[in-house]
Amino acid sequence: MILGPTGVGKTELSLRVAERYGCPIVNCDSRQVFRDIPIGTAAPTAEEQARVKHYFVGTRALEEDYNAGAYERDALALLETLFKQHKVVVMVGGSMLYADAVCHGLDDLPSVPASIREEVKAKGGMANGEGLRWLQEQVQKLDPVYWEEVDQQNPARLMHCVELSLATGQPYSSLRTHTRKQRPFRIVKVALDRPREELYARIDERVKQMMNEGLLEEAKAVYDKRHLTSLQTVGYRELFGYMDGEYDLDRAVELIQQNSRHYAKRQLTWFRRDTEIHWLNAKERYEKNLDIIDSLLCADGVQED
RNA sequence: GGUGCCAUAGCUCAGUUGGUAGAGCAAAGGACUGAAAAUCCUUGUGUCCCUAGUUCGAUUCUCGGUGGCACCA
Repeated sequence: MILGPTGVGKTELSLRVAERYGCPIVNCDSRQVFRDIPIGTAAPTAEEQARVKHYFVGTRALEEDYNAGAYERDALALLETLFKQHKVVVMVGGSMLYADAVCHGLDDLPSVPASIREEVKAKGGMANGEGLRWLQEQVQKLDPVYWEEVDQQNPARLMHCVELSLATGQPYSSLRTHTRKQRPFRIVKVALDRPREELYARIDERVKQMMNEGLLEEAKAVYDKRHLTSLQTVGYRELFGYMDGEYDLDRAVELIQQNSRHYAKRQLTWFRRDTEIHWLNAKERYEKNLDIIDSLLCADGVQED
């Protein structure tokens, strides 16, 4: 599994690793799975996909309600098939929760009926802090245990708890098992990093490139769908704001760069906490990092069969 | 050349009726089991442009300088 913040250089490393082992690449990016937004999500290009067989790139319609749970199921099913033919499979991406879903699994939660989802969204989304207050009251009432441990200011967290508690009739916290699922394969995690300044400079540069490649046109083409979850994505939201006349194009580009940097920072915070990760220097020669990965794969625990 | 206004945190600015200062943004750190490229939390000392003066004490008042802006010639 190759992890790392956006813009570090995961794609090229993943291609080289896959070429070395003659294996396919499974994408672990919550936005590259969607069709119609390849530029803004920096999805592997046609040339890159010609070098190595990729899975989960551009396979879902923007309208699909895709999430980490669905990804866990899809990825496990795919990996089961792939491991019949390959000893090693490369997974790359920066979506932290998706990666964790594959490595440790999420709890099996029921799906929430649309009626409940809409009601919670409507009441929880009320303006002037009213929505937040309602959510806080609901969680205190429906799941006092969770209330003590949640981030009480975070509407997204509270909303999820309320939805599930209402849907199941049980407190959300009682549905959580706090156990890690076992996987029928060994996982080796590496993450790429490079000096912060350099990372940010690369991000800024990549955003400019995306604009040159036609990001604005891509965003215009999906403008009508801007309220979909799949388009709550850096690069598109900012351009939608520009199209709505909130600011000019230069400002939109600045915002995309800034929000990409924020995103990279959040990714690093998450990855730093993961003690299973072996950190690689993105400035190193590919050969060196490939050798490190090779030794990690061959380390004790690999069965020659 | 003259007159007026401005000069405070990386940026935009607020403020101190004279007791060395604070917001937003940026930045940094963190949380996070189905929206996760999402969502949320924490963190604000800087020659208050420079020199001299008044004063117990000046970033705050006064003189001069420098830079910027505006208007007049």
